[in-house]
Amino acid sequence: MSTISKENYLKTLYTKDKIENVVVTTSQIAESLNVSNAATSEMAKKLSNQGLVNYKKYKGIELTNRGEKIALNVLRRHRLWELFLMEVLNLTWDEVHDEAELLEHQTSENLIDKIDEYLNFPEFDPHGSPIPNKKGKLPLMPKLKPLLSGEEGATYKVARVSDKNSELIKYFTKIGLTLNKKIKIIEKLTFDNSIVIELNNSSISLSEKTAQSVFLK
Amino acid sequence: MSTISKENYLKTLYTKDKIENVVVTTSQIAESLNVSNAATSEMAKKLSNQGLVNYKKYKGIELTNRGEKIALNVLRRHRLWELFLMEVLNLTWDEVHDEAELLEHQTSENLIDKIDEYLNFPEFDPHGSPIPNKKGKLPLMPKLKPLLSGEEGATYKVARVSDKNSELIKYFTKIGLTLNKKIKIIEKLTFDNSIVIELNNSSISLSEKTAQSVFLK
DNA sequence: TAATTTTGTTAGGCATGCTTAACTTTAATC
DNA sequence: GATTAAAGTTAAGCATGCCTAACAAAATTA
Ligand SMILES: [Mn+2]
Ligand SMILES: [Mn+2]
Ligand SMILES: [Mn+2]
Ligand SMILES: [Mn+2]
Repeated sequence: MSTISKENYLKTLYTKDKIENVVVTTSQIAESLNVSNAATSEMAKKLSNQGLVNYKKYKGIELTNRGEKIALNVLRRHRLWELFLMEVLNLTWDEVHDEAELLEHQTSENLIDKIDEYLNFPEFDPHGSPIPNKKGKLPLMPKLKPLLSGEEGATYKVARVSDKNSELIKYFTKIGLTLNKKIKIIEKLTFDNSIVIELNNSSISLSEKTAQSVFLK
Repeated sequence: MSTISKENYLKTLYTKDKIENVVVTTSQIAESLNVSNAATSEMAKKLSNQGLVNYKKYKGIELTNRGEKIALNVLRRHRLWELFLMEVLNLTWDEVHDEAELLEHQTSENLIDKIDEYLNFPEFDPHGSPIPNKKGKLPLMPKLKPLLSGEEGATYKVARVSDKNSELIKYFTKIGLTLNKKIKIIEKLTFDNSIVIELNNSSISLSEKTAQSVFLK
């Protein structure tokens, strides 16, 4: 059986495993989900017994095809909800993630398909993340450039921001850093890896931590 | 803490306690929720410790003011979701209850207020049940007549149907028995308490069990 | 009123998902 | 390569919410 907890583990695993392309350790998952390493080790065993992950003690976890399918399905529900809540119900950019984090586990296939249809089968959520379609396929998307690896003097468009921290999203909204906004990289400071960008004709400095959440095209 | 399970108990308690005006026993709740009597007795103790119900062993349970407030809030979320899913997302009359049964527990005050606003602060859900407003107040509503207590020869309007059984709702849809539909009571059969009604110019017989789910004005 | 049936409660157990503390394996450092 | 530090796992225990079986109270019937 897939439970709320299992869905959250699988989804987290997917974003590490398939997006960041790293071998995922139990403690990385633990940190993402704010649970103990012990909880994650236990869950790794359970998911492994159900054939949803491959897990070798001390050697990391990776999704099986079956596990990936579930993860993509949870992501689909999450991202469609986010977009729906913003577009239809006027929730704000920083509010939708936390709501979707719950709704994603209580949404039937029938319901999510209706939402998908209502939104006319969108390909990206409000933070720029791709939405898997009904079959679990992701839209084609150009490889994005992390803000921190952008070049001084160059101009880019904001293509995706991490949605994990609502305070951060609120801050982005406040300074006008939203999706598709043009930004120019003024200066990269090597001593603290912070970065100065031009945005709406004014310059603003972002810490390394903050800048990590922004991706460009 | 209010959990999903507790919300379901309180909501069930409310509909028995305040709607049917009976002293509610643990086994009635157990039956409604499809759990054992034992589970309900335990839960009664927990809810009592939290001041959400008054519970005397062997003497039944009733909601306190605090418990009633929570129950009304769950009902509000449930009924607004039902209406929203029908009106906006084109789910059918028989689908919305089961979806709402889950969504009602994962919906922030902020989100439900947006839904309320989107629907323009409706007073009744798709099955004719009243929707508590943000303050927990129910709309004024005329006292409804159970179909089984209607008079032979008289004509009524369907004002509410129970939404608990989706198969039943599907059947109602099929025979054209929907909200606000006019029906005439042709005959009440005393040997099995079934009832024959006229609906869309044809007559149809409803068993006692089925007729219990229909209320008139 | 006493016996019996029905209703409701308690006891003991189990599954899930978490915790902290103790332990083991792996990686880093000398 | 041995020692130490870091990362990861296991053990023991707790909370929630459910179950069945045994028991107790209340209602029914004789
Ligand atoms: Mn999100
Ligand atoms: Mn979630
Ligand atoms: Mn309902
Ligand atoms: Mn529910």
